[in-house]
Amino acid sequence: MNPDDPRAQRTRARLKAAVLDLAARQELASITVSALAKHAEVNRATVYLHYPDVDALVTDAMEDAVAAVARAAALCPLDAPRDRVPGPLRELFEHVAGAATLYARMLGPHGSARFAARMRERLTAELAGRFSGGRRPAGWDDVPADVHAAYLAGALVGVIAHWVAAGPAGEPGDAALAFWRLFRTASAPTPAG
Amino acid sequence: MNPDDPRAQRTRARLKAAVLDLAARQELASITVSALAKHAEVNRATVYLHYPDVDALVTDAMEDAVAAVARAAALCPLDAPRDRVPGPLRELFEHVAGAATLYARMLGPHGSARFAARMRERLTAELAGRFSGGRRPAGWDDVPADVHAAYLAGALVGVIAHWVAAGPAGEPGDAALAFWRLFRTASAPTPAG
DNA sequence: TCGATTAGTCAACATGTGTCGTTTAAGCGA
DNA sequence: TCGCTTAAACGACACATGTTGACTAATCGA
Repeated sequence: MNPDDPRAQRTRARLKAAVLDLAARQELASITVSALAKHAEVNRATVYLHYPDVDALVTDAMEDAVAAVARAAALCPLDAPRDRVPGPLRELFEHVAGAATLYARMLGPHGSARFAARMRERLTAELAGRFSGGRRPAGWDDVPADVHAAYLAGALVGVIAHWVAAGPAGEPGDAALAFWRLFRTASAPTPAG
Repeated sequence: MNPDDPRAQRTRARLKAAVLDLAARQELASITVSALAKHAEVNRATVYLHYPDVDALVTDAMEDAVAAVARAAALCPLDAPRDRVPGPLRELFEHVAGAATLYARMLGPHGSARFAARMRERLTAELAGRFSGGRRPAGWDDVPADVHAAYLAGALVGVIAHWVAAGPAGEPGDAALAFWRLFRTASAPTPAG
């Protein structure tokens, strides 16, 4: 299969549009390949020429969203003051709010492990790159950069999942601020013991 | 269905043992209800009397593990010094190392969204309880307790997923120490700008 | 422009899924 | 102990899955 063939590109575009359309209305697990093919006006066998299953398709369809989240993480000035949310982080939460239902479905209990793993993976890679290439805010040099990246990627996914699972309740700016404060808060020094 | 009926208890125990046995050897997605029923020496229709799908079954089978992780989080002294890993946290990573393959499968791209969500949910609830009931280390009072809990739950799941995906490479104690340092590190105060 | 290539269609297949009605037998209460 | 309740077995059903081989038609290269 040549992915550059215009016929293949058209088909993939139709499949992605169809699966996002269906995912906006129903649970992921209830999206059958048959219904998907019908909705995309594509033969059922053709779906398997491009994706092994619905999970892979929906994850690919969300790739733009994942890239947007990763880019926001890449653009955040890590040393911005604690009470001033960086623009990219705010935009990230606004983006999530704009597709809250979709994110809730993807990250919820009936969601896609593939999507969640992809999201964490992209974020981890992005942050690990920043941490090893550039430099981290002081105080973390004794922790491997990739573990630090995985920690933050998980934290961000965790907060997003928690936030969209509840509605999302509250303004995107508030959620972004809470996340930023957690990232930027100085723990109270503790006497060694 | 009476869950206390000894016949039902026996059947569920056999199903859980069977699914864990299969999950140790093959990818989750390739575990069919038919093969599972055969391996558990139970009729296929009987599976559906207890669980809607394999995902729900495997998540239930992992409930003890989830409880162990949540308990460890509940027992960690949050003010322990930065370079001294609390015992429960160290035991948590040792527990994960002991079932690394299983955790890797459950939290990986072909894993169970249900399990990951359950793990985060239990951890979030546990931590939120501590944060609202007791008190957090100073400096986080302006962040909602549940968001803080979701942040840490996600971070822990992220680090575990990253760690087991790679082998796990290194000693459990090292991973626990890295996580603890990330949780306990004081960010360098930044001049407001 | 024309021929070769190949994405997509279509029908068919073995297998798995989820559900149902019936039968068997284990467990429970009186 | 005996009879009622019900978990589990069993066979059957319509439907979804993943794959195959033959055919059609869009695309590409010369």
